[in-house]
Amino acid sequence: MPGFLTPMGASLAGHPPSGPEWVFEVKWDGVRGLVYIEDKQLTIYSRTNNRCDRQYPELQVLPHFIAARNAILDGEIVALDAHGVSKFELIQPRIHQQDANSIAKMAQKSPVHFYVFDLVYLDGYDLRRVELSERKRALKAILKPHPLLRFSDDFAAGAELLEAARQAGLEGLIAKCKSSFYESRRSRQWLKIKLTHQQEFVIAGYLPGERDYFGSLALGYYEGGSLIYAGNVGTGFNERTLRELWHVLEPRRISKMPFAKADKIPKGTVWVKPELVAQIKFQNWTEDRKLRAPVFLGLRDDKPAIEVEREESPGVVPSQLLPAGKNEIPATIGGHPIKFTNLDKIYYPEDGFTKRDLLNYYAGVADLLLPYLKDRPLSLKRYPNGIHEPFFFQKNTPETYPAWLRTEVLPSDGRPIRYVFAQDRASLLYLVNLGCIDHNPWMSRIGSLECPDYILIDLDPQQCEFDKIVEAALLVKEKLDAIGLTGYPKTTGGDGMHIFVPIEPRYTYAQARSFAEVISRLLASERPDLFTTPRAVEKREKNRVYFDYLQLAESKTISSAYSARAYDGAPVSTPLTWEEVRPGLHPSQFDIANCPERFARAGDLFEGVLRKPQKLEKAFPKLEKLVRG
DNA sequence: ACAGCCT
DNA sequence: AGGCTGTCAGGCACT
DNA sequence: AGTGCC
Repeated sequence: MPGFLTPMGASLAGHPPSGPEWVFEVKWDGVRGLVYIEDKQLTIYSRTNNRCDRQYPELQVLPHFIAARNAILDGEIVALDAHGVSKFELIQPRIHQQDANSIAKMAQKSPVHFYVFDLVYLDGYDLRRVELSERKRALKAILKPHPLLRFSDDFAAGAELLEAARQAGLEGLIAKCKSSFYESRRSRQWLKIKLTHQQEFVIAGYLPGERDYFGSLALGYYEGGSLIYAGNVGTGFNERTLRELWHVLEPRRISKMPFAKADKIPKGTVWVKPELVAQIKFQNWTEDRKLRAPVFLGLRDDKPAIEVEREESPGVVPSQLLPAGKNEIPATIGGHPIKFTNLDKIYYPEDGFTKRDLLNYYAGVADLLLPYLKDRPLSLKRYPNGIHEPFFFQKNTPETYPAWLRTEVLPSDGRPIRYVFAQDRASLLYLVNLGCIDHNPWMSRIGSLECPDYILIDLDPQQCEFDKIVEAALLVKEKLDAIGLTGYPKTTGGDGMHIFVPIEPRYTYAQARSFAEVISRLLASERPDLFTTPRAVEKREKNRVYFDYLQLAESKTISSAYSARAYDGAPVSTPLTWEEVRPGLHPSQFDIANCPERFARAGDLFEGVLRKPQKLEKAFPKLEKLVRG
């Protein structure tokens, strides 16, 4: 029986997929649970492998209603409201409850249910490489009736189930590919389609009501410096939160309305200084840009009010530059005419993403990506027929390309090369339309082409798990910390990770490279079990991390941050916080479908790469000292 | 996407 | 005229 | 000089 197991995850999708290979389930709003049964003994692990069966003693009966000696079941632990709808708010107080008395009382008064949807292991058989439809069949066969144990039914009609879920006030759907294997990662074989959304809003006032304290809160968000009214939230409070909110609202009373316009705001609203931020769950936005069915979840003190804006979640509120329908769309971007062609061509056959999807991705992230391409010569890597068909490199720009593209002629070993640049949105989208899936800029900019503006630390796995890359990256961070430098980590979108150490463009490529080389040799000598350095692939030891410092040279390139990659799953090279660099991180968690939402939330985590160049004069002696021991 | 060569 | 084909990088460590 | 790798 496999030991620790990471549960399979679903990727976000905007609408249910169609086709006979998909089945649909209700998305239960509770906590994920992997139920292990060994000789009638039950243990439950959470998504992050924390044991949590102590929280739910009422589930101890489950082994008696599952006809198996040894099994691992996957499902969701839920608390149901009066209508039988699972509500996260109802189970939340139980998740971290430590007090045995409270646990027992809640187990008695409002028992949780286990909605089981998958069977990973059964009596000697590892079912992870068995297709989903077979696993479900086996699961159904071993379940015996019990009120707390429920099979999560599957349905064939996605659109209909989604509508029914909407009517019932459910959170959303999960779509699963019938033939999918059970993988311990987020996959596009499983998709989640959400009906409810969450974001922060500024509290700008309250409306007195029948009950004590207040009836509802007036919510807003900033747009271009103005506070825009988003509707009122009147539910989600209890006696305590009403009272506590009242005490923080009262001292903030003001007489002047903080909203820019008075449109459709209820009369009698009492204004408060727009300083408090509330987390709100809601079903969707109405046509006139108000919240439908908002629910108050809590106050947030980690976000300044002025930063609260309306979040457009891609796929859910599709803001599509190139809508579906026509295979070819003439457009004007930034005053330049571009004919977008072959939009329905499949670029990612395993995932169904088309050239249109890729263009829409880049249109959405252009503002984030462009600073990392600006003023840098590009090596075009063109995939005219998608990721599984041949690609070719192109450095020289044909004379026939539009004159508004910036180009520069640079000397080269052979004849001079006229490099192209992506200086703006139009240039970027023009290049994507040529079949450039990833974008590969130089590490130096016009004006100082011989001096890189960051040291690239490139960690590549030699047939090892991503957790080793994570371990290696954290060791790199340790060394950087020790010599007083800041590094910025990102996934490559492939198997490895990049760490960028921004520097002033005063050091030659050779100097920057030797800096990376010294770090690599230092780490390799300290952890020969983790790193391998030989250039020749066949000499690199397996199950190691290859620290590649050779890619740091003039005219060499790597895929930029925010670049999509030409691999199955349509992954994106994604900047990370160091807190995210920990076991369980996997590059497949970030793809062209879910990244725009992440970027809207996380902002530009690579900002410091351009904004905070560092000097090496002090760091180099420190590094030499470390090497000498 | 385009040029140049082929039929 | 129309269709097919070739082209669209390059440096460097290592052998 | 040839080749594999990025």
